[in-house]
Amino acid sequence: MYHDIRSHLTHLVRAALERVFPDQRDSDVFLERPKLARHGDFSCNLPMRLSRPLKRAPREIAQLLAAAIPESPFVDSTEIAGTGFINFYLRPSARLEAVRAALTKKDDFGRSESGGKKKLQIEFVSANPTGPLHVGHGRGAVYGASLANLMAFSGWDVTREYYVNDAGRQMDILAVSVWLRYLALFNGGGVPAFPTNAYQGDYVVDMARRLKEKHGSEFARPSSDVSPDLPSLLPSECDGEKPKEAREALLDAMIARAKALLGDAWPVIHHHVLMAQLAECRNDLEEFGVFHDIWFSEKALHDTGLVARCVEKLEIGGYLYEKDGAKWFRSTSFGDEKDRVVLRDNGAYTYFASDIAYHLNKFERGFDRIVDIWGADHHGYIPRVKGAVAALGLDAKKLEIALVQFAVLYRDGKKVSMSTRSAEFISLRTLREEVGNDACHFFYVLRKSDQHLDFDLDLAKSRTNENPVYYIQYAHARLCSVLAQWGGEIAALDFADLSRLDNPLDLVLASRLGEFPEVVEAAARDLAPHAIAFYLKDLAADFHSYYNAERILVDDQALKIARLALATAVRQVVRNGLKLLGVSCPESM
RNA sequence: GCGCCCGUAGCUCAGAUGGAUAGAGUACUGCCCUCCGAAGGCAGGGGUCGCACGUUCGAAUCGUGUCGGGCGCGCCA
Repeated sequence: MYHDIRSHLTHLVRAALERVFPDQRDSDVFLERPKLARHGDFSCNLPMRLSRPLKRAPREIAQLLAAAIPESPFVDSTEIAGTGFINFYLRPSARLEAVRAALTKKDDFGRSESGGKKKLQIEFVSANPTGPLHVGHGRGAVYGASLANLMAFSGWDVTREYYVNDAGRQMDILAVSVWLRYLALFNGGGVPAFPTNAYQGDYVVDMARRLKEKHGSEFARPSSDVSPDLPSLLPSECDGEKPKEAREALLDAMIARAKALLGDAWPVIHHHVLMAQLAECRNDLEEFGVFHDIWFSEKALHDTGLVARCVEKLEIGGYLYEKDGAKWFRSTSFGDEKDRVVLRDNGAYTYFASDIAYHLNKFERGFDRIVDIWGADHHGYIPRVKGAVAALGLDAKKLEIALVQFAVLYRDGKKVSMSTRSAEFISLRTLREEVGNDACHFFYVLRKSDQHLDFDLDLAKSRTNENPVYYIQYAHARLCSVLAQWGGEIAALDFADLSRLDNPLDLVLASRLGEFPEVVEAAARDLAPHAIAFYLKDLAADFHSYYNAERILVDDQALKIARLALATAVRQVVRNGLKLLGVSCPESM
């Protein structure tokens, strides 16, 4: 396989280096794959790097090194080129190794043990369960899911986790929103005003209906009791002073009023709403092909007292101080721009406090590596979380934060605004139904995660368009079609004489297959599943090109079997790659 | 104002540890189905890698500055 050949060549160069320039034996020897075919299969720039310390011309060094490189059964020839590269040309048999490997390893071709079965946790999506997942969450979901597949394929023992923010004010706002919609379902006594900053979507009304179906009028209260002494919630009344703060205060007053009026019934509504949203969310993700092993409750962190213990631990460590009646974490000691409150003056822990506890819990569960996938708008949060982790005496290097930039929707060439609280947003479900899961996955993963994503709805929605996912799936369908027409047993291809694959296009395709393990390895190293998508595009292009230039089902039996073996190997790699991305491989389309 | 991310072809984007003539897709132009699937292939035009300095044998890549865009700077979650 190519990976092995690379280390083999590295070894050869190193041997030559020791022989010719023993003083430089500690230099890094790096072999890269040239972008241009005429520069060989592998290229080494060591001569140029040695030019300075040796005070000799690169080409001269290259001559000496190249002459000292031992013979190899894999190398056809070497050459000195450009300003001092040593280029290696492999024998066809070496390039065809990948075809054999793909045929024998099948689903495991590309799999590696570089993760060493160490425990890796990937936390992703973790959206507040306060409404349908939208297009922005979709990107995090696909990134997390494909990254998890990629890391598992690279030998990590992966746990996929969703952190449920079930303890905060947002859930209260949703609960009160549902309750108000619920009240509106009862005709008597008029309807209380519905705050503009409560959750507006139709799903809130749906939950209210289900609440009524299940509990009847149990939670009904006279409208006159709900908001008589609260100032009007119409925004026009608030203009003039500070509308936003005033409206938020009114919402809080509304929540307090609801809790007072409902008493023990409030937690029932709260729980009903949470469960409904969580089920909705899980269902939504599973239909999308995105799964989590663990749904971790923020509330549980409070209930088990871990948040309190965590704050205590920081206090004992001397990382906290009191100011204005609140307890502050000295995050500036860890590079943050300001200190952060963990315990408010009203006695409530901040979200930050439970997040610290959550990370402590992650470490206590014994993960060797933890990857948090966050929306890029949370980047300012990194120093304080890493700081808290360090303050707790944990190894902050085990924690990595992968930021996912926003997806911006475009329709008719114009931006579509997105806000969870506004009724006007595109849900992930809507997008999936219109675009299809496959195109959706592929579109999301076709960009580097830390790059802004322009999601063109019109483009993604049109099914017969130039969407690249079809390009790759089409290659797969073509391969299936050819193999079906042949009709033989795939196992028979194990005896194919691959040396018959001797024209340049055969070898280009074989070389491409050989890259796959390296691409997987690099993608895992960089936490970059998009690299798989780009590779698959290249592979599909090579195949389509091959298909147009060469016939697979030829009369020459031995050649036909060899080409079918190549085709099967290509199909295998397409499958392995698309599987990592969560995209299906239709046999016809 | 401070911090993080980004600026590569008309458009959308790839380009680890600095390497050879900077690549795809799309759009545009012209070709290729009596032939395994034309959702395909082949060929062509299209670039000062935002700009300026610097580091060096060599810079899209590293450093400084600058211009432009996105995001973040709560005792919210």
